[in-house]
Amino acid sequence: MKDIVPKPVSSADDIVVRLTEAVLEHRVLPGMKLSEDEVGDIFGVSRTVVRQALGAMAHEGLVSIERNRGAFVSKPSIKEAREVFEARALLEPQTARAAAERATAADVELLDKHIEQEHAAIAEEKAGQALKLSGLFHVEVARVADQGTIERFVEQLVSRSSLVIALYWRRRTALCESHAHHALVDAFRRNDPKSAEDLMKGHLVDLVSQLDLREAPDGSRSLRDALIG
Amino acid sequence: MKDIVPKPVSSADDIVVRLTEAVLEHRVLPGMKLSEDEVGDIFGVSRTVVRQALGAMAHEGLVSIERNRGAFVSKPSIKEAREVFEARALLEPQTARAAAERATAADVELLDKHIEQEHAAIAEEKAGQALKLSGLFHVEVARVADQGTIERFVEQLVSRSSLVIALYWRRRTALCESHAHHALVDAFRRNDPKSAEDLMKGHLVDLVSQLDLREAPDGSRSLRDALIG
DNA sequence: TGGGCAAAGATTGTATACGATACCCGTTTC
DNA sequence: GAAACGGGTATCGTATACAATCTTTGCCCA
Repeated sequence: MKDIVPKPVSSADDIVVRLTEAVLEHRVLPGMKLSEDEVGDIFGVSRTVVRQALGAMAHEGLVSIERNRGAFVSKPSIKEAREVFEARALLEPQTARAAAERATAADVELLDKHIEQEHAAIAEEKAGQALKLSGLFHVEVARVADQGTIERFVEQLVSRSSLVIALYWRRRTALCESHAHHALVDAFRRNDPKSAEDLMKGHLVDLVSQLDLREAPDGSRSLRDALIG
Repeated sequence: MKDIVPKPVSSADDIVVRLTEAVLEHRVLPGMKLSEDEVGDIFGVSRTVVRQALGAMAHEGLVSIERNRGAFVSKPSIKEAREVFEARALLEPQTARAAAERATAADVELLDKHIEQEHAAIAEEKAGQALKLSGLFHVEVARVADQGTIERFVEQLVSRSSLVIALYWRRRTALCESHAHHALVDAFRRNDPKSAEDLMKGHLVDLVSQLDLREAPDGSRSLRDALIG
């Protein structure tokens, strides 16, 4: 098991990871065009591999590919935004329950460190990174629950949630205070499944309540999109 | 086996659909190699588009791509098999409930027709097609619930369930009797959410109970796989 | 006789080339 | 003057070519 490193150039997965990070940190925003040539130049690879990466991200719902027009960072509609959080509401509370049942001391310690990082990011005013870490916390919960399939679903939903937040977040100032995450980890520490489930359910409700998913007065939004887009 | 169909063009999505159908109908079985050249010859396209298709199916979990070795139809482990049905247990009952709340007469009629097709396939001894339709029914339920995001998840889970069934089904003779589906549609017809949720939950439990997900005596299975594979 | 090694063959990974389509913008016409 | 038309440019879709890696098979040696 050698060849640990000297990857001369980035591979498709590498590009997916780096582009996804950029989206999660709101460094690239919904609607932005991802030109194949441009991305290829940036990462030093040919369009072939860029296409693979963009195709993969399209399957994750992070980018939309329009035939003969190119790839764009997805702009979830209000309906899609609701669907994302409804799916999360189905998956995550039960997953948190399972995580609370299985969580070991090592798991809890890792989650504690994760929350620490979140705090650090907030303290450093790195809003983007804080947001990314905040989402990743939910993925970590699924990992603790030892549910790989659900973990990938949550990963996808969290990523798309980041897009939703970019589009529909109410107040830019208030960051997702990680108090809820702390309470969840405490439930894990006590191996308290019921609390974990309830806490996660409430946390998700809180998240949605901070979004503005009211239907725009029909045409207002679509007109604006058309003019801006 | 040369170009059966002189299809002038065939896009990646087309290949995905046709390959996925083949998997769902158990015409291609887990572990089968999907050579890029071979698939390309069959569908009359170059490897470029075949690669896109295989990549997409890899994201769905239907094929596994091993670097420099190629693409194979996935062979879900027992753990993965359990995870798939645990995910379904989280998503589908609530989705059936939502479907029962929203189902219109047109929806019910469509589902009735779908079940009719299932019966026809069974009557014609087309086991593969029956299995495919049986899985598709669950996707239709998500569609009725008007939950696009969950629908895609269910689609993925149903596809992977087909792989699981191919590997771990107990008795080859007994097909998933669509009685359960009929009862579900009846609940939809009555707009009875509670029943729909319970019926779906029970249906999924029944499905799992017909699988043999007992851990093989560690090595027995892997050895057999090695010998057969 | 069995195991290790090496060269040949096959298959995948990536890059590049060419054709097709959409967009931009200047011109024309009503 | 505004809208419609058409050519030029840029970008995407697909095919092909070449390089890298793995697998196989035959040979050699212990």
